[in-house]
Amino acid sequence: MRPRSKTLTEQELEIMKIVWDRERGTVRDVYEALLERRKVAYTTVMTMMKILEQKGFLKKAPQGDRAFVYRPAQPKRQVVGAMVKEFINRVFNGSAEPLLVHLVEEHHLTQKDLEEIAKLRRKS
Amino acid sequence: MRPRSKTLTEQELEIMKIVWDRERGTVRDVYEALLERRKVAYTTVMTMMKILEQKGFLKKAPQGDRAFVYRPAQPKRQVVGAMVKEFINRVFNGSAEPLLVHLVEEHHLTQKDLEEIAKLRRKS
DNA sequence: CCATTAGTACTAATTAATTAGTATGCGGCC
DNA sequence: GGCCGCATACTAATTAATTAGTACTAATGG
Repeated sequence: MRPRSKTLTEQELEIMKIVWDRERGTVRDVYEALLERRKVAYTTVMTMMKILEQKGFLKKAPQGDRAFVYRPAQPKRQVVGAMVKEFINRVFNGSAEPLLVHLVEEHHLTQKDLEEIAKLRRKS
Repeated sequence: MRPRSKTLTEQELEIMKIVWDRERGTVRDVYEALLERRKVAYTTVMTMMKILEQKGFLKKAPQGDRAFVYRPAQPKRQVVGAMVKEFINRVFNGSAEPLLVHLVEEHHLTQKDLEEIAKLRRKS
């Protein structure tokens, strides 16, 4: 069978966000957090977390006697960075500047935002 | 049946890029442009362009006696803008600033890039 | 102990996306 | 006029993503 994509799908990202925020989480933790927003079955969450483990986004470790705890296998910054890069490749053929233009024109970044970013840039 | 998503998928975006660039195109035009990059069947392109029409991204008009010409139904800027917005919603919960930070930190935007953008912003 | 609870593993159904095959029709040329 | 090329319409196969059910197991509270 063709392998699953190695990137995060929409639903998978939702789960990853929850685990990143909490730094760790059992299936139940994630299930309950997800439930606050939409109806979903416990086993669905389990299946997805198993896939996330196979994809290398989560690591699992036994917790106590029965359950597993999952932790992020990669920091959020790194994964999100890769997603940004992939998006720029797909939509803008790899160049980041047109994206910036869109941000400025349509998402109402203020002058101040830009100055702050510029400051941030100077420091690094 | 559940309706198809109204957003552009990866393959659909490839086709839209070709049509936007050329401003118009028959199935054959797009088929030949796509072939330069990968193997694909003529009927595959036709199916996808029909779906793009159903989704409202392409308009078709009879050309001569037999074929159709497709034209973009929405300008590229608008569609890409919506994709950027959707990406920001999905990945950054709707706030554009963290994306900017990623751009600065990982995609090596220079100080000068930022200043130019700031200028652009001042003008508008 | 044993029923309940909570966990996993395994299986599977559904859907959208992706890709392409087949049937068919029409226009034009020899 | 009949055949070839090219176009569409219709059908369909495959795959990944998404969602969840079922069977089974282990802890635990009474």
